[in-house]
Amino acid sequence: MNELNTTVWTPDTIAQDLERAIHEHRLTPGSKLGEDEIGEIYATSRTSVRAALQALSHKRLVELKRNRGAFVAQPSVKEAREVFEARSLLEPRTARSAATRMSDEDLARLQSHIDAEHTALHAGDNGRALYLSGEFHNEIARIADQVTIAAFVAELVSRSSLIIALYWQRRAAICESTAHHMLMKAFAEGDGDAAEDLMKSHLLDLLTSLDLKNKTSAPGSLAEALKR
Amino acid sequence: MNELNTTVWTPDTIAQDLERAIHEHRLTPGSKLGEDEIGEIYATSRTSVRAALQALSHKRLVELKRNRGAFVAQPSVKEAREVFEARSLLEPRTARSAATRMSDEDLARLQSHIDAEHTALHAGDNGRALYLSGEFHNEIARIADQVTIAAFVAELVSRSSLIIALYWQRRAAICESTAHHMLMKAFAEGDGDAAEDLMKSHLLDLLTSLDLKNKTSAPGSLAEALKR
DNA sequence: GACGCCAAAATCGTATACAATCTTGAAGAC
DNA sequence: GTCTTCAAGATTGTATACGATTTTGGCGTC
Repeated sequence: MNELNTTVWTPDTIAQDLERAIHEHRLTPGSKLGEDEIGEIYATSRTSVRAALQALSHKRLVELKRNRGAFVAQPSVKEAREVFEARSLLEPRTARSAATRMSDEDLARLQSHIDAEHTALHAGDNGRALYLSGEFHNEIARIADQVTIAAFVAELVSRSSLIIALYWQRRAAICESTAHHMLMKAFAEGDGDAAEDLMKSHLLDLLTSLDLKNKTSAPGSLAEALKR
Repeated sequence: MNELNTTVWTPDTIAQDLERAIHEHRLTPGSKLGEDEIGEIYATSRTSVRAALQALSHKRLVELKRNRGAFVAQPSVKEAREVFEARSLLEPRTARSAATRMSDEDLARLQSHIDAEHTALHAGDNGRALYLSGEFHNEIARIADQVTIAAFVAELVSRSSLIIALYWQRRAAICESTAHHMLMKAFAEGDGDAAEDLMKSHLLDLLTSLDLKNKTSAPGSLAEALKR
């Protein structure tokens, strides 16, 4: 139940709302997503809820177990490595391309993402900061004008959020690292080489900052997570 | 209605069957996929059919137009370029990785794909040959043991099949080019450098062999396409 | 004859109903 | 006391029903 103005809940908007909740860690890996329960929350039928859950399962954010229901996905260690492997193939080259096509408006929009992330972080809203940090990456793929790659990156970013929920060790600083600022500098200068290198090492940093041994998690209440 | 042994049609198997039909060009871009019509063909309810169509739309093989129905996707020229751009980021590096991990069984399985493709081609079954040619690419990603990347590649390969249906100019030789054979040699020798280079140029060849100006297509009958 | 309008038919979107499967918990045997 | 069994409850899978939107075809007007 985001959005103050009463949203009309269709399968698509329900999926978006759930995805946001997962991305912001209001829904944690392993949480059961009962169809009746969600249907009641959004005041809609199981039909629409099922469509939304199916969409999320295709993005690997939700795992559907036959006859047992839907659960927020719990990426394995192997999957975690694979996600960052895929990102390291896609994002650096895309960042290079973005750097050479970047307009002033694009730069401004990226900067506003960083600012909003900074604000959220200081307001103690780690979930939202993490979401905005992901949007920074998505925006770059969009600026590169690669719709197809952008869709893949968006999926990988969302899955990364699950991975962070499970394996992150330093609780405090999310992507507040200077990486995004340094990328901004490269973008402002239209320096494709630098952008590619910075993105590459940024992703490597992210991966190495994970503790791929210990899992942490604790599923809470659904209604609680989706309430605003 | 593939599979001689009577398959039990669930949303998943229906989606697989439709995907195969699209991949083999029995269903051409733009074909209308009416829910009632498909439901009748598979002797199931619209509920299951809708789930299958949704799955395919998430893979961009089917386009869902609200209140108007499902159609086999018709990738634009821009989308065609994007698909091969994405493939060129993912597959060469994956081929390199596969080359270094390749076992004898893997090699044999790849060879059997090539053989089957050759057979299909000489039997005049271009659709099946194209499908098997795609499976060659998918198999490489699987051998690299990259499930996540393999899923992306599989999607891109399927979409490539649509692109080929729309923009291919030389009707005869599909992927019968020597590219796959040369890749096999690199794999057999465990030569990662060669595998990466060969894959890169193979994908470039594919892209440049497209005629990204003229579209060709002609939707036929549904029941015809799915009959076997 | 061409265009526009309106009603009927067809098709999709959503809700509900029923069937199949799984989970839960209590009763009984050892 | 622990384990097994089985039945009741809960949850998902599929089918059907109904409402909303679009398409189609005919009629009338210009």
